[in-house]
Amino acid sequence: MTTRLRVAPSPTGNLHVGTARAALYNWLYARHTGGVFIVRIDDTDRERSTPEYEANILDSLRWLGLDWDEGVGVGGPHGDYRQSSRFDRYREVAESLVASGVAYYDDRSEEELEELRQRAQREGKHPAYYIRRPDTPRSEGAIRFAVEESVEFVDLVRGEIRFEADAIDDFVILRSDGTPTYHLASTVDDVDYEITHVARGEDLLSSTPKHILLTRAMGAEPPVYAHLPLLFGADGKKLSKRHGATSVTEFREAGYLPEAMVNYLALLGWSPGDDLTIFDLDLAIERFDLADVQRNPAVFDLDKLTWLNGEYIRAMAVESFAERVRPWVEDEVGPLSDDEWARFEELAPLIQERTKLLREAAEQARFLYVSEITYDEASWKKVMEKDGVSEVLDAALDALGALSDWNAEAIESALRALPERLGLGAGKVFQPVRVAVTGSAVSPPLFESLAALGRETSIARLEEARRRL
RNA sequence: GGCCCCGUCGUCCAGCGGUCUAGGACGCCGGCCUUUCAAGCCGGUAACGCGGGUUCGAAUCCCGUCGGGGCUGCCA
Repeated sequence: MTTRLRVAPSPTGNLHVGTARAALYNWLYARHTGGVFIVRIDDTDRERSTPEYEANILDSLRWLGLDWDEGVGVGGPHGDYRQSSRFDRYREVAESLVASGVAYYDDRSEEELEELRQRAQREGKHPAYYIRRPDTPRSEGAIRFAVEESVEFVDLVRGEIRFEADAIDDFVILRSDGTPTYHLASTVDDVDYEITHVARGEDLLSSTPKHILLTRAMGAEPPVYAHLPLLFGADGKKLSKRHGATSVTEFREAGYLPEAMVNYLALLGWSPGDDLTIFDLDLAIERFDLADVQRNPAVFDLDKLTWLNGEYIRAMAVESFAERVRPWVEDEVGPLSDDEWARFEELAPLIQERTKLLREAAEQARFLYVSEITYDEASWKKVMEKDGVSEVLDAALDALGALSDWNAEAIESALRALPERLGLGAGKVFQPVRVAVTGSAVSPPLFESLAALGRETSIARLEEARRRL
């Protein structure tokens, strides 16, 4: 039997990294087992779902390198794979469950239900204890599923799990306005699409008995469930907006690479063994198994992701690095001509070495293109507001002005002669030149930077800095 | 409150009864390199929550306890 797995995001926000990891694990397992990976959109919440979010989700999945065999955008035997176009089907299932007696109409008010919940709680019982089939049958309202049996199942990552019937509420499957709830829509789809494995966040573990009961009521065999550990923020709580970036898009815009992202996500709850930290998707596909997923929650560690990103950046061929960084640079300083871009390419290997995020590379290259240099305040204060700086700049101006060739080697030998001549340490000479030319005490290597910048601009900046002292 | 899940360095992962004086990675600290910042190299710091069992032997199995988390909606 071929495996069929899916990811079913709700288009009520951009793709969350937690959902991205769940998608990755489903995808890895599908690819590992030679099965089918499906992307479905769970948009039963008509209020909060938007086409923009849906587009962002699909786009982010593609960016991460997760392709799908069936689903939204690529088609397949089940329509457009959006729940919003299957409401008739869900209603039909709900009504047939009422007809067969396993579900019932319930027109009780919110207040009545709340009272029943509180009563149960006062008595130390499960909140759903008293929310059961009313004595006199109703013929309108929401449709609830009548829970009458305990549920036991084997979770692929957690092992045997059991829920007593008393601890499962008679849950609503069809709202009084005729729209399906998540439980219904998701379960009907999993049955109709013949999903064999459901790997999802642990937050859905307590809903699983409902899904199993529903599946059986439809006369189908439940899929294998695998509940993945949640992703936490540094405070040990479920990862959310207040922890900073949580959407794939935010990481993308900050300059993270999809390869690094996916590598890091894979590591959050799983490991390929052999103490391997850096690996590609092919290796992950080869070794991945849902049964090997970690049970305890993982804290999302931005430092480690950033380090990994740096590893990927440094591992790239310098040409690919330059190519991928160009949009960031142009975003920072505007469109560049080929000649202007050549200046970046000259420095590219040196910038690549000290870049962890593509965005940082753009910042390092900024001095090459701005017409008016801005000085980093702290750098200026630390380096330029010292005695003897004007003499240093004068000497540098002299030495550089006399150069016939303008290249890194010539610049280096001209400037290297200065510390001794001025009786100063190397740092005392090179740092003022650096700040004058790049605007910051932190920059790519000095001689190469001057070479790439060009004679005219370099000299002009030294003069400008000299005037400002 | 009820139900469910989880518990190895600060963090992620390895460990599936003996080879564990617990291994790798990030971070952190120190050193080397060095015109800055990185990178690189070398070294260091640091964990089996606790208590009982089972066993010749437990990080690994069982029970309890404590701690953390999730769910508890006509959201998903």
